[in-house]
Amino acid sequence: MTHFSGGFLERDHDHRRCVLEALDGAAAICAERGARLTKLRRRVLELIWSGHRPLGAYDVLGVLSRERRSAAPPTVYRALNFLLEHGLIHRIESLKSFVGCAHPGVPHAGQFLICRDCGRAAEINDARIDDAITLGARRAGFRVESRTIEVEGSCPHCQGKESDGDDRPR
Amino acid sequence: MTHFSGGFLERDHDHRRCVLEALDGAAAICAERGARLTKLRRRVLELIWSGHRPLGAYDVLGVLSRERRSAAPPTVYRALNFLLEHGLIHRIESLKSFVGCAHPGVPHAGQFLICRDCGRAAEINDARIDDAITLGARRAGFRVESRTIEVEGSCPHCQGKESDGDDRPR
DNA sequence: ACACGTTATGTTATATTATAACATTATTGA
DNA sequence: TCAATAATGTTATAATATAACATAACGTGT
Repeated sequence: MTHFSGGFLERDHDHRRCVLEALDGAAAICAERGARLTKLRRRVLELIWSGHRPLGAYDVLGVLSRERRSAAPPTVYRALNFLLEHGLIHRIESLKSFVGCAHPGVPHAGQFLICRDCGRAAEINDARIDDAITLGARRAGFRVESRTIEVEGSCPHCQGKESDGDDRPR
Repeated sequence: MTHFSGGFLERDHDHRRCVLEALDGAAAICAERGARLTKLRRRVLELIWSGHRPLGAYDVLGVLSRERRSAAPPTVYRALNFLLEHGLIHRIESLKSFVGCAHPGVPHAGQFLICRDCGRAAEINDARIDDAITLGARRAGFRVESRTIEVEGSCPHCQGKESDGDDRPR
């Protein structure tokens, strides 16, 4: 379990800890399942966790290709697919990018708050949202199998700064 | 207003009526706003409405290019962007595709139920879902600007058929 | 340690989705 | 009708993602 429960962390939180916990957690989950968290997959997971900001596959590739000259798109997509299958990362559809899972090992639909100013994403897990969706779907006679919930707006840190000039890395 | 309120329509509903109402509604909205629903845009909207199934840009292009030899990707994307800007269609992120808006003219976030068996999508508009999200976001100090809600599962028509062999067009 | 089957990675090519940039045509409104 | 604006045509390319097959690494039973 990570040391936070949901929502946006402070800008100055100890991020190394996030990364280490994510990597250790992933290792534990993979060990338990007999899945192989290879160096490559571990490194990709680490890159995804380099910030709380969703990263595109080609962003990952950009970094990776400086480290191993064999890196190519399939290298990255295969690692990402492995991580997705094991619930270690989520894909943010609306950004075509990937972010570390805050609650790996526990089956769940990710619910994401994505800041338009700073690009950071927070995973929340609000049972009331799931319930409302399940009920809404049931009203239409629909049986839910998976959910995509991605909310854009502005995070607590970016509100009040009245976004002149943003915070995003380029 | 369309003649249905949300959810999956019967397979044998009068679909021409859906299309005609969508086109007429779009014309009315554009007229009101001084926006130009050109023949091309109207045709693209009609194609999107050809089913209650989200259609990819290149699906639209495939049909369009048999009708006008000048059709190219920008032709389609420009029309789609116009239709999106005016709230006449929605983009389904998880499918990279586009579907007619069931409630054009009324600002709203689309909430979609997407059937994995038959590929049809239904737009619902459940205030409880919006409320749950707004509340969940507020708990994290997040100000919501837009929502992406896409639920996959099986629609009433496909349940009970125990999907051996599916229903999708290829 | 060895051989074997399996899984992961390397490598090349290509598919799919989307936009940039500039030319031409159509429409609007003075 | 002229000029300004908006829409479409056209060519090229960017960005995201997968197919297909070759090689290497790993894990297991002996």
